[in-house]
Amino acid sequence: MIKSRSESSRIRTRFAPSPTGLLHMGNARTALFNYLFAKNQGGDFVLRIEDTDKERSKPEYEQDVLDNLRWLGLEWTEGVEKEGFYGPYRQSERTELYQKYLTKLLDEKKAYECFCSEEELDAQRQYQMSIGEAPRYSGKCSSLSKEETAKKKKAGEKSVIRFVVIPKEVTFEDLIRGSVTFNTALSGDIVIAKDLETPLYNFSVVIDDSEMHITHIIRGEDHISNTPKQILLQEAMGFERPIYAHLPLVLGEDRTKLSKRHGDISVTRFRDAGYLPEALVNFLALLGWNPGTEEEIFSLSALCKQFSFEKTQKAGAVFNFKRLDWINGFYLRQKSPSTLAELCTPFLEQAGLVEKVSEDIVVKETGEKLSKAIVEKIVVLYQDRLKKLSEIGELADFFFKKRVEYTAEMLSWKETPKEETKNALNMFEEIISGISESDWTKEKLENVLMPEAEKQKSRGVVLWPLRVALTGKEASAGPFEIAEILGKKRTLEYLKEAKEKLS
RNA sequence: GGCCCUAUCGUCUAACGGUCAGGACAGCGGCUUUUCAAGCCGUCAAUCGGGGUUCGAUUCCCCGUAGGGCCGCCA
Repeated sequence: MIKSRSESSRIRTRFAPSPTGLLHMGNARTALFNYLFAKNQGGDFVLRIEDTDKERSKPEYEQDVLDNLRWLGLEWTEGVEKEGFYGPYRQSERTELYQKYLTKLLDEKKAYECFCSEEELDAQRQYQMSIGEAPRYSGKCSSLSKEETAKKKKAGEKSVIRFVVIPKEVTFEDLIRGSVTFNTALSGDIVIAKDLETPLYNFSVVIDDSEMHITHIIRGEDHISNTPKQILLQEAMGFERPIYAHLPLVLGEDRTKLSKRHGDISVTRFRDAGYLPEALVNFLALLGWNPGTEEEIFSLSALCKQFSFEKTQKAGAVFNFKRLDWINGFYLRQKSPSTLAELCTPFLEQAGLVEKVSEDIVVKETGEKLSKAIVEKIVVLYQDRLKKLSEIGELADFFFKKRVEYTAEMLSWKETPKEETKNALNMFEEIISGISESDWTKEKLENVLMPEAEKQKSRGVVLWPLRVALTGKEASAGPFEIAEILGKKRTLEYLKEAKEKLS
């Protein structure tokens, strides 16, 4: 399961989320950078679920992390082996290990049991802050004798386990920030476990990073002040110190740490809105890293080849939705018709326009079965206009509806009088009627209709009402290609309907 | 309040002592065009302030200032 130290001189990174919410963009970026660095170095990328908080950890959140990591293409390369593949490591399954070290620290008097109440500690913190001191634990229970401790426990007094923080200067080298120094005297003895079965973050993380032979700890900048505490813990247990890299934070528009209050920023939400994994990866990579060239488009494998911490930013980066849209649109435009059709289908279903009946795509309103070719033609029409897949429904709904809704006013191009619009429609109807079903192509339609349109003051006089008649919209793809897909019968029906609206 | 981190166009960023401070997104304008896009072209827009060091600072140092992060029996 876990490789021994001798065979693991290679680079190992880890992503260690707590399953207390949906995987969000900030965490996804941390996972990505861990993955990129590991791959770049030919190393391993370990996934560890930090579910020591029994109340807040939920299996569905863990599932969300796993699903989205896979969806993004960030497959972890190691974990608990299960039926041929790797599940993630879970801290909840490693309690014995933590207990072993906890007992050891207690025995060596590097940790002690503390009976102070939360209220008591709260009041102390408040007071210290009010007089401008760093809030820290007084060390009150550190001097308790063995007998006193035993007595209190016997009396049923609640206790936690504190680690004796040695006051000193701790300096570590950060791959992104260089040398960082903290004075641990400013922090009191920290709580490392609620009890022998319930370790807390700062403690379990140190054990696991050592046990799993993690060589590089790549995490958000919000962990920078946890680092000296973890280093002290490493020293107390005789562990090797890993190399640190603290990533700049992903920020919201207001330049504060990206969180729920900036809206739903879960990966799942972006996935549901029709963003492509390659777009998200590309976008996230450029949030804090740059290639040093003017290239903007990177596949995951290209990122793996080029990634380095030298090109990593120190300052936080605002999550820019418009830029994400642009990148997503770019990737959408690269898709083949059949891939695009496959990608769009779930979104057409979601919009209530079609249904999948076994392998067939069926129009919900009419029950008509759609050929693969037709679906492809439809989505290709909107390929250039799509920023995200979820937009396809609204853009192309008229293909799947019996009747499109619009007002008579919409039919007229600019200031064109009603009569003129009606005449134009009449003229088109007449010409179109003469085209045979077998000739019904956008080229044919354009060839016969365009010359007539040219005779008008402006082509818009006829082309505009044609579009509105067919789509019910003021903005759409070209009317000839739409008419081709709609077919002769429906096209004529829609024209007739438009004329009725005008009279 | 204490500690730590950070600072180039609105946003993401390039320039590792010498550039007209470059690119991209967004914005704006144009071309194309029946519309909306896409595409192409153009345009607006930045080195937080003050001291040093240096022939020369966006770049190195110091001091301010501003922003952020952390100060949990969460992670």
